[in-house]
Amino acid sequence: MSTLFDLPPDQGSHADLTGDLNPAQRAAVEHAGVPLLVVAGAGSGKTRVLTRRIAYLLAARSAHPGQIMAITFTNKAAAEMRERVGELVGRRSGAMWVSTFHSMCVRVLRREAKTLEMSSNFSIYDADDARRLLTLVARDLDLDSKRYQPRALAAHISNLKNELIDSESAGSHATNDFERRAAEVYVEYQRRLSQANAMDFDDLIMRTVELFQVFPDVAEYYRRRFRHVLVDEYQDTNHAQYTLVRELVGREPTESGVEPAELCVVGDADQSIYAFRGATIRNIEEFERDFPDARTILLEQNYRSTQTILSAANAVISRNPNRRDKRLWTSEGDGEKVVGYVADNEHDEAAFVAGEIDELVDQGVAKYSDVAVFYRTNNQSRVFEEIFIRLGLPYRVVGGVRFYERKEVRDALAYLRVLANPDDTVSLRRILNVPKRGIGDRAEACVATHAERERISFVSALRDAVADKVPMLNPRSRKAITAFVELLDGLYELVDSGVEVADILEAVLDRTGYRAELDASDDPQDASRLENLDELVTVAREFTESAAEAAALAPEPDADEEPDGGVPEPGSLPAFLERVSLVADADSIPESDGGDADDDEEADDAGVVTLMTVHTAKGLEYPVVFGTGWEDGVFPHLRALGEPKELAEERRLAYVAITRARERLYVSRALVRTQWGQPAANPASRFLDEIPAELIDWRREAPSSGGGGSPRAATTWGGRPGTGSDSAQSRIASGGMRTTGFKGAGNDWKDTVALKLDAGDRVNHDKYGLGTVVSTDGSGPRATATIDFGTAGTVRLMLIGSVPMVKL
DNA sequence: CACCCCTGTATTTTT
DNA sequence: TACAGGGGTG
Repeated sequence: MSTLFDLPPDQGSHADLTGDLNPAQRAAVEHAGVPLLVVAGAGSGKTRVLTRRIAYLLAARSAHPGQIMAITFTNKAAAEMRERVGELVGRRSGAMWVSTFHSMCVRVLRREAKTLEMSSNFSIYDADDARRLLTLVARDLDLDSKRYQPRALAAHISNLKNELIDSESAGSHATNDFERRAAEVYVEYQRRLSQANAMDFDDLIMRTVELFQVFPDVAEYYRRRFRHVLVDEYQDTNHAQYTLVRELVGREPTESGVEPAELCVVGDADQSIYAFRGATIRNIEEFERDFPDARTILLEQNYRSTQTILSAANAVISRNPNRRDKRLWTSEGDGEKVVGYVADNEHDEAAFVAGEIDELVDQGVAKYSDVAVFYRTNNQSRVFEEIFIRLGLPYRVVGGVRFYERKEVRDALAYLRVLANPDDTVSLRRILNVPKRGIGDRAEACVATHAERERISFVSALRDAVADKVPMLNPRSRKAITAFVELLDGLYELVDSGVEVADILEAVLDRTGYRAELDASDDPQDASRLENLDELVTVAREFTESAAEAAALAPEPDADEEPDGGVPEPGSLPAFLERVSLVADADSIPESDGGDADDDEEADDAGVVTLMTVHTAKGLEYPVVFGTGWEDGVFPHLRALGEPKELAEERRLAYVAITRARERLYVSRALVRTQWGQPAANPASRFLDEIPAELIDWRREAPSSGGGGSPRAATTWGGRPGTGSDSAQSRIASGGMRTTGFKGAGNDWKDTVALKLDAGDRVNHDKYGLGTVVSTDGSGPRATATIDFGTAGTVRLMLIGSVPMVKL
């Protein structure tokens, strides 16, 4: 396939790049010069504009790929952009920097580590590591762990860093007792980070800003190099990221005459849903003030949804105060009405959703992969999982406890991090006694005190312990520590011998006894932990392989591309660690668009239904969307009800939820919902009332208020006469699910058969107990078994993912 | 030092 | 309901 870039650059128009765009899109692609803000409503072709713009810069404006920096928030977005630009311009896209804010900063910081007088192999601490370190610090400062919870301290310090307030000046910004003590914690926290040769996520941004501000020549180097800076999801930038962009681009020519780079930011204030993480909508709202000569282009034409869906979205979002008006429209027609449903409780709601999906698939209206179910908080996924399992609907939950946040995965990675950076004290202390090897709190404290007193690193203190130079340490602990140090030394030798990452990992799991311990356990959760570790080994294996492949077919390094000093060797242990620290596993979201080439297997019921929070859904789209739990106190969340600002953010969240839908949108709520064990009656979400009544077709409404009071117990499937068997099935399902306790329904369904069963097999299920397999059906991801659990009933279960059941 | 039981607590979470 | 962290005991 020939790429558009092969077109002769100066033959008049570049119609291939702009011909199929609407006028606003084309203007955004062709704009040159002053800073550009593209206000891109949901589904308005934002990624298209960005990628075309990059291709256009190369083709029509003779930019060099090496001059382009495109910044996103997620690796997934970065990968997608790189791929789509690659389709347009070919291999030359390799010379561009297309990355997330964080990995871009890591790349810069590793290159410039010397300037900042630090080592380029620094560890990257995520939220969990940061909290661990804060726990240690707070304990050392004798702070009351109730009043000064690591969580709260972490949040506060993170906010300070997002505002570019460093530890020295934090004290003067403190307005109350908590903040004053937190400022002290901050100082010590930074000291310990630097001692551990580590940075947290916020440091990556802040230190890069600092680098640019303190060393103008460094800033100038990057400005000279990157003449075009593009930022995606600009509404989600925080103050530090905004400043970073500004420093990168520059406001006026440098002394040696480097002009500011050309800036293009794309975003949608209405989709700003990360204020709680420090994102400030101000950045997009005030863009024209920050860059006075800026131009703004609005993209309002939507290519995703029906007009009905857009009208619902417009109606809801327009209730937000102080908002720049923007109305999405489509030329594609009204489509179906929004379907509403008022359920008696969350089980009924889930039954409705499941029944509806079943029917849509039966009728050939949609396939499973066309459908997404959204909820406000992760714990709401459970009722859906329960009923989907019972009905045999294939599904997958995205989010929740993510792969790299699982304890066993983090333990394993902590070993690798210690191997890559022995000063990484947080990781070292994490694994010190994992698996249990007789080094308890007492011994750890002795070593820590010794390290502190002698001003040496924790590893050195451990070695002192081996040499019996640590006071107060009992011989038993000393012996345990000696064994541990020897274990580490063995692993260091392995690393030095240049063995590949996966093999190091295997050695860690074997030599520490970690795997053996899990193997020996009969806890079913430990079995899934083992699987996760195997998965991690596979990830490492593939990492090395793909690095080798990339090296094999790498193009000649660009002439004006300097080698990246300090950047880890591809495929190496540090490179692997960098990858896993800066990657979330959002890539696991299944493709939903039926238009793609490799989709022609079973047409009707292919794929799986996707379940996720609304936050996770941002940026995705599905033909059929179920928005669930639309109740005041749930969505909008209870904690937002009294706060206008938070309520506005919840409304944006509702807007995001609605605009994910292409053809069909369902909204539902439950009259009563069990939260934290207690049933609570919640009123309808105010957002439901904000959708114009004529757009909604209510399948079932609330019992007329006034008398009555208590909600009816029986579910009446209003408006759907003649589908009695369907509702009966659903009623059984919801009725039988009252007692919960289903555990281990993992979040990462792998489409593998976890259990091979045949009729007659005996099984033990976590919830239903002992049973006999009556029959089996289907294969692969859709394998199910009908099992007689005696008094617990006969149930059809899916066999994919982590089935909470063992074969006897 | 390890284990067990108790209690308190409970959004969303791109990196 | 579920989990993590604290405190007590073996």
